[in-house]
Amino acid sequence: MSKCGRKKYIKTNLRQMTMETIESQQDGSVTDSVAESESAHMQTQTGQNSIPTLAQVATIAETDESAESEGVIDSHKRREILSRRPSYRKILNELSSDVPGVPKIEEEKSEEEGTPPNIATMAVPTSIYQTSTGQYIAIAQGGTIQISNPGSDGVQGLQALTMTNSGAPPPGATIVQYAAQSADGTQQFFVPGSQVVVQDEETELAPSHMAAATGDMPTYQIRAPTTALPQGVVMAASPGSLHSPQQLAEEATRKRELRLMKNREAAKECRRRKKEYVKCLESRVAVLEVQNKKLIEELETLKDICSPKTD
DNA sequence: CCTACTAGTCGTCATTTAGG
DNA sequence: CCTAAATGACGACTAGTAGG
Repeated sequence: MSKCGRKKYIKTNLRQMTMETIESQQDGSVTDSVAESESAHMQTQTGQNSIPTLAQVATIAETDESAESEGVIDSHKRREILSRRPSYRKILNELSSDVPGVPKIEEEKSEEEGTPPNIATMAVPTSIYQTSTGQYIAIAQGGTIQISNPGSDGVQGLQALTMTNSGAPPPGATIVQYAAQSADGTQQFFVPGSQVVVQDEETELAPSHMAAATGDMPTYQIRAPTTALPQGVVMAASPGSLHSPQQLAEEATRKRELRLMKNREAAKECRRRKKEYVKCLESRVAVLEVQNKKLIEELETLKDICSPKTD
């Protein structure tokens, strides 16, 4: 197994181990499982002496009982071994419903559900950008893009635009065509009026430390569109209007680009949730450790009180 | 300075899950 | 049942670090 593969394998174990720990905690065996979780976590983080999961233990016992047999298992077999758990969000939310004090991973739709569609009150934008022409672009959660003209005071009077990938647009909504990446590697949004909103390369391509220095805020410009449409964007091309194999190929490419972009974003979001989940588990371990320590001390105190002195 | 190693991040593919 | 979203797994890449 490659180094990389081994690392990922260990990471996968972490989740299974923590879940087993939680399940055993919920059975009532708090003391040992917390300690095991702690040690398992520490060992996992250092990347040494990783503890196999129950399923893996069974498989290892079947194949060859040595620890080195872990390296023999190929990736395909591992996929069969590793049974899928429910999503992090689901696990955490179930946890939080059982245990007070465990924060829930918030659903992305929480704000949208609160406000009916086509309502006068605007969604709270998560990011506001000012273009070189003085226009304001607000990107709200849920993919809504809002553009205000200069002169309109601040975010007031923003025109809500609906991105084409965020479900069926409400009646009368303005459609914004957007592309994941143009040929020069920038993000582009096509807005009415033959203009293109382009994410700056400086922020797009800047290393993470530079992005952090600028507050992690990407900048956008409104430009006139380049001569040709960027790769992966077909403006208002319905499937029925495609004739030539080349058009079909372009359509397939566009769909693929879109799918990859969505999956890319989904992967980012998933990793973010996973981090949150792990943090939550770690804080829970800390709390339970303190609790456990207190209980042990209390037990010792009670023992001292109850047991008569023999001398 | 170079090299090897580790840890972290990202994009992609394959698969599972959830919802219509 | 179908499709989009979620997620596990993997490889590639980079940054930091220790040792020679």
